[in-house]
Amino acid sequence: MSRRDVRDTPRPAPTPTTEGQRTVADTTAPPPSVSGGSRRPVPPQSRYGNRPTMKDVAARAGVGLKTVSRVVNAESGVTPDTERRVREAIDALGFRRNDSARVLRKGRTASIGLVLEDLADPFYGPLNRAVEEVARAHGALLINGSSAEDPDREQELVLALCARRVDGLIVIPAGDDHRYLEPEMAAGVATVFVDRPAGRIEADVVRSDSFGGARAGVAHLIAHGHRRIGFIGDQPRIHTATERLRGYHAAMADAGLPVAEGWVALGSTAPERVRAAAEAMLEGTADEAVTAVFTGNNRVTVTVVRVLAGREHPVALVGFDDFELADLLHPGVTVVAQDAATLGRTAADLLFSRLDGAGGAPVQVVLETRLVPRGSGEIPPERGRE
Amino acid sequence: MSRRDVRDTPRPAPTPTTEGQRTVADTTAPPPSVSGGSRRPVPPQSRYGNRPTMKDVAARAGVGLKTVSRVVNAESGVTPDTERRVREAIDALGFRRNDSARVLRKGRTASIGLVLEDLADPFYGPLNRAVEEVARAHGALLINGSSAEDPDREQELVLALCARRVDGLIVIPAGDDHRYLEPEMAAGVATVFVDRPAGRIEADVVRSDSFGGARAGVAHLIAHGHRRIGFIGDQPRIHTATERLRGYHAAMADAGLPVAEGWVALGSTAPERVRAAAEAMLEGTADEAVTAVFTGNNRVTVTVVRVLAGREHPVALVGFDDFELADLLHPGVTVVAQDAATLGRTAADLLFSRLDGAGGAPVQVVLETRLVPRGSGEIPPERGRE
DNA sequence: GTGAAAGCGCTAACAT
DNA sequence: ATGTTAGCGCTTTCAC
Repeated sequence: MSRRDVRDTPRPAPTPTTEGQRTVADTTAPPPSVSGGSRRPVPPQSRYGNRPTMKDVAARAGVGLKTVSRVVNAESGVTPDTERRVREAIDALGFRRNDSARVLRKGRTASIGLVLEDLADPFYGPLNRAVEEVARAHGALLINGSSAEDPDREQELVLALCARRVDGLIVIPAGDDHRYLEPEMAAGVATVFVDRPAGRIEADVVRSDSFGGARAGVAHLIAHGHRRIGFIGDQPRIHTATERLRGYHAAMADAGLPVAEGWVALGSTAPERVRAAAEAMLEGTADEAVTAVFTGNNRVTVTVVRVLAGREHPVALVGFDDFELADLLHPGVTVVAQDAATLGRTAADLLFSRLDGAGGAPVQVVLETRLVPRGSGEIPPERGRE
Repeated sequence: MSRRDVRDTPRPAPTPTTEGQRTVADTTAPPPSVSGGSRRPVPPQSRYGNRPTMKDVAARAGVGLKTVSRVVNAESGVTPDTERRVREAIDALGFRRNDSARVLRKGRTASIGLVLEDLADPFYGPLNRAVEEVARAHGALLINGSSAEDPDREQELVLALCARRVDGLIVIPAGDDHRYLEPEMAAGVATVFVDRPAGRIEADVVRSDSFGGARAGVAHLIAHGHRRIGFIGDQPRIHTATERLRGYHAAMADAGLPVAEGWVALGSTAPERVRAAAEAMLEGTADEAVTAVFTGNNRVTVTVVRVLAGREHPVALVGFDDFELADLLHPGVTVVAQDAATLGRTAADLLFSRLDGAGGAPVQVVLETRLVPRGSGEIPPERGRE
């Protein structure tokens, strides 16, 4: 009954409901007979579930190993007739080239690694996708991982990718010290950092203009009459968080506005923390409470939207990062949009240009942001509380 | 000036704005001296940017190759003292084990492939993440790719993953014929299909109860007084689309309600098509126009929300799939929620149980959906148009 | 046009 | 406790 094993642990399915359990005719179709024409008495049960190798194909086709290699790699110098015989053997045996061996020999893996913060974060979806498109265009596979914003985990992942000898690496850094990458980069692993600069090493970076974007967003609120504006952002060890805070301060200073102590909250983007921070700066005496909030990223923005939805008095809001459906909320959420797909595409293009031999000093590409007014950022301060 | 190459193509950065171009002190730090104590006159410029190998480490530490291997793999049987010397050599040389070679030898790559439809689709984010978590727990890396809902591209990707000898495969099928996977599966590539069953082969499947979920969602609309309900879903070759349509028909039949011709629209989820379909079924004479819509997935739902937002008369809506901020819209969007993270986790658990040797016939796990009322699904039909 | 031999960097199996 | 040998499946080199 059972396929490869005799252990009578039935364990048909993990925890959840098991429906049909459709008792199958029989999956035990005999493996695509590696036996065939190969005269060897069956090798000592090789790994890979004993798949046929080029040697097997060669034996079956009655040609040399190298000829098979030529056919598989579409190299020239093979008679149509020989090629046909080889192809027949390949099909009959169900041969598929083992790229692991190829990689070992060639030294390039045709794969790149992408380390981001959270695969589930919608902000990274388009970035991930854009990187994949470029990789695909270059015939490379994409190995993916999340750092969960944990520097140790980032390092662990990056080094695992290096051990796999990925050709290149795109990293959204969680940590602020990337010297551990120096030997790898010196050994030829092209590396491009995205969204935030690398820490303590010189490396290519592609990022958005966090400072300028935040400054423009806060200026937008000021232009709409606000004088007391709060800032809620991510943890200060994250570069973009402090850059955006700098932008906030610059805009306030530009307008000659003071910044009260309770108006700035940097920290975890956990909903509870953000909620508490927002509520704190919205309360207080009339000349202490903010009339507008600038949020440092999409997760924070969404939480603040929820907080504001529960309040009587309208509060203006501009958020860094765009997000789906921002336009359908009431009011629509005004944002400083950055283009995640372009971020990813640019980084990947840069990476492959390095892999193709482009030299030169590390480069920093900064993408402009775009202010998208949708309503929430154009709410004036409440009468009597300006 | 330039690092590895003399080609004077400056090509510092791709298209976008290049800010700082911070002219770097000098990245040309001499590579971490692969030279060192190794007496060999420098090997013939090996690949991998001539990284040190175990052999180099062994030479430097004055021990045998196998001893280095033992240290690197934390095997027993090495004197603390020898170990120290080996570790010193490793650090000095910046050695990192080449997993490509390891893989070739061991036969297992400790990596799995995940093929989904679109890395950028927020629905797959949590699924992707859940799979990654499980992979990580098993010490495996995740190779990712999008099929773009194109069967050929799916096959191309899957076979590329097989050539890399991933240990296992999680596939959200785009095509409806997976016989091309038979030789791979017979050769030992564990494969679990998610979201939709495999076509024309027997294989493990983890999916949500599309039929039951849709039936419950439509019944919910009927319970709120609707008799003319539209269905807008994905292309009929996608299994979930037809299953959900089946659920729609079942609910209507359960209530003894007829289904008019213009009420069902299956096809691309491109916004224009969905918009047109929605508008068509909302127009028409009073006893032809629908008073409620059931949407077959999150992309369709979002588009229909946009359509409805522009209309005077309220129309009830229930959508398959939950999405972020559905609760913050006006009205909140009632959905049939499926748990993407559990889908991914279950599939990955199943995959690794297969890899750990769990035999038995292919299994089908079906996860229950959950109706989440939020307002849009509880709108009664307009007076006089029931 | 074709093939034999060497070897990529590692681990398994067997010495010592 | 440590080292030596063979070979994973492929590509490279060079000979025929």
